[in-house]
Amino acid sequence: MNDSPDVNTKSALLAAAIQVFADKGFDSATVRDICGRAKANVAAVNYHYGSKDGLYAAVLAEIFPTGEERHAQITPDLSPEERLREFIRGLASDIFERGSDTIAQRWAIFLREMAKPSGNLDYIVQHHVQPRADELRCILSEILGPNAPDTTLAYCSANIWALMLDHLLIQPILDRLTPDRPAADNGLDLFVDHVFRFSLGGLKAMKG
Amino acid sequence: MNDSPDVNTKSALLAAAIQVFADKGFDSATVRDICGRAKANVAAVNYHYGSKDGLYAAVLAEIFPTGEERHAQITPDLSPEERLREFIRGLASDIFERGSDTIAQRWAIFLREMAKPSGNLDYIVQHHVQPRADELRCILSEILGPNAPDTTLAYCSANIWALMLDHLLIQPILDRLTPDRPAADNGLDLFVDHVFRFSLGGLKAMKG
DNA sequence: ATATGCTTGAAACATTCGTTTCAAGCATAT
DNA sequence: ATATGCTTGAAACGAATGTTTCAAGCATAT
Repeated sequence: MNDSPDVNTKSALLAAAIQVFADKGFDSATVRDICGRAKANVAAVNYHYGSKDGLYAAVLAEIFPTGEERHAQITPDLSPEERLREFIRGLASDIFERGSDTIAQRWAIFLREMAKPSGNLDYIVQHHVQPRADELRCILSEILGPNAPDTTLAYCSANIWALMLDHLLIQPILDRLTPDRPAADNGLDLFVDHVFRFSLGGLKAMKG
Repeated sequence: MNDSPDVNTKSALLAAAIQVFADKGFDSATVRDICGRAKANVAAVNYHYGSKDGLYAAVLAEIFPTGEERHAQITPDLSPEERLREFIRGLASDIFERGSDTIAQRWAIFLREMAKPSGNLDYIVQHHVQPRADELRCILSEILGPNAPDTTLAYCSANIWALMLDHLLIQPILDRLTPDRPAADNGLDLFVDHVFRFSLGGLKAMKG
């Protein structure tokens, strides 16, 4: 098994696929475009990944790795409010981090998958959303107290997700409504502070 | 000019296009599928609407009519809090109303357009989002008081939109996370109450 | 009744898609 | 050196796409 040429085209194919799928979406992405960027032959996709669907599955496996159980990051000795803040900060920096393109592309693909679910959404939810949702639910449960009904807990959990995700979703709308708004990725701390305060206010309103 | 057959196929084409575009998205929708549902010939699309893009533009013009200036519905003599509640209720019933399929399909197309903006997103935002956003901003300005910075106002406005829209966006995710959650369209009042309380709590937290 | 203009229908158009084929290339093992 | 197995490249495949063509149909106006 030769390493450099073989693995190179295969991984180049994967990297190009991440770009194109994030940019165009699955339907609009073409294998010829992907192979072109990877400087590979058109047949390479089917050879290395079986099909376009197989390549997409490989992309999802790459950007949503199975072992992504990072929800032990938050130190448990903090107050639930501070843990909520850490949760929000972690999610926000993950979404708006400009360091790696892969992260932005991950959320772009995630967004596309939400707007037009394919059979792979289950996989993404299971490995990418579920752990964080459980963690958030745990935090909210402590903040809201043991007497909070499940309905409230579910709604509030969805709400806080919404505050983060929508900022990703409605970005193109905000660009059209208020082009001069403060960029979320520049003043990330500002954004985190706001979401934290707003969320906490909302939660307390549900409590009392 | 004959009315019944001519206009019938043209409007049948439009109705079928709304269905297919909402269901499959623009790229995945095919003119043959649309014409099939409209019981029309394949050439009918290009004859009546010039092209597939022209048909899509006609669909947008149909479900996002220009004269949609409905933001005078809310009675101005209410308190800003009550107007916020009315705003949330109006938006919620608009999103989750089960009466007309067209409304649900409108939001489906809107969602697709947000996830993968085409050149028509400007049009939608201008005629569908802008008036409501202005109205919400006006309400929030009263609630937050005159001293609230524009940043806070913009953030809070986006937040409340988020609470509503995300419930539309993450529906397929919620189906996978908590399949037994209360359906928002059944207990719509419940949902409205929650969002209103949560929002008001968040707003007050931004004030103090 | 005849002619005109708009609409439809069947067929084919050219293009693009994902996929397949197969020979050539190349590294490694014998 | 020879053979084997994996990988690449060019070409073509069949299917599906949006679009066009053109003759036939049909209503209305003269």
